[in-house]
Amino acid sequence: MLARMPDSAAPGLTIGQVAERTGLSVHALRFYEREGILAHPVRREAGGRRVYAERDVEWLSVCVVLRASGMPLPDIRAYTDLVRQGPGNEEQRLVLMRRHQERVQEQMARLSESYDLISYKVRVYEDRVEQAGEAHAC
Amino acid sequence: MLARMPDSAAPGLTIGQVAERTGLSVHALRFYEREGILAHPVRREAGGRRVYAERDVEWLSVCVVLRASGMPLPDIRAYTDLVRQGPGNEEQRLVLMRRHQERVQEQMARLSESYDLISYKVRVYEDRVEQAGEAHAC
DNA sequence: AGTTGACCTAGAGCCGCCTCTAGGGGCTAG
DNA sequence: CTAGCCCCTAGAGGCGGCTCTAGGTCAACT
Repeated sequence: MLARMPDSAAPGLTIGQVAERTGLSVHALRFYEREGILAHPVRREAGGRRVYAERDVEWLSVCVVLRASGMPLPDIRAYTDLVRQGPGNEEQRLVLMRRHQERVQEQMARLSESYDLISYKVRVYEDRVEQAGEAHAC
Repeated sequence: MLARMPDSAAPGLTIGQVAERTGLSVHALRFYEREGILAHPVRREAGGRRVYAERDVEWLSVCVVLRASGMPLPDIRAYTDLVRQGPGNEEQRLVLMRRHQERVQEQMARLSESYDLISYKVRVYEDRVEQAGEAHAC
């Protein structure tokens, strides 16, 4: 049991383990790889199975956060490309990240405006429901 | 010019005008109507053209906010149905709105966590870019 | 020897939400 | 009269982002 667990030094994770740790599905992981969303090529076991390293999990976790905040896959891919190219393009990475940061800010602003309206509606309905209850009581 | 403008009392808006005011496309407006996202049926001019009232614009503006905060169309439709049925189902509307309110809260929380990471990344790259600049200067 | 289970590839399919097309009507200005 | 514009319906198409299928490999338990 606990098969294919190279047991020390460089752990070497299966796609299933990575899925569990990142919250992405196995399918999504393969899909992301095809889309070029991996800073380093995945090693392969004899037999063709993917062998992930800890840093892949870290990278993918960053990607999950970027996705969760609405960064489109093409942008994540562009960022990944920059990272894969190594040091020297920090300005470009900065541009990408700043742009995303602004979008997230806007998103948060819009969301909180929406939240205000929704809260208002909730209050209105709470009042109405309460008054209906009192009417019954009389 | 300024054709088909019944000029007083009940304005009567064309689909194009509603599109402009709500920010929705003409296509989207027809689509929403088919989907039952209109509290009151739209009147039709002789010739079959839709004639919207001010309250439709108001309702659609609410829907735009709900959409912007991620409420799925089926939920908006359910809410619309409740509103169309008239008073008496405020508890149900409240349930719907509260559920959405919670989702929006979660969304905001996740977004602000993401924002922290993104801001961190931005800071890191700012530093690196700055240091690279200094290195050049030396 | 057979069964299980995690993995593989290539590609099709799906969901949500529009967006666009085809084909047509009708008003108004020039 | 015709050009331009906005409108109509029904239904196809597109996009983003996965998700699933078919058909197969391989290693491990029973």
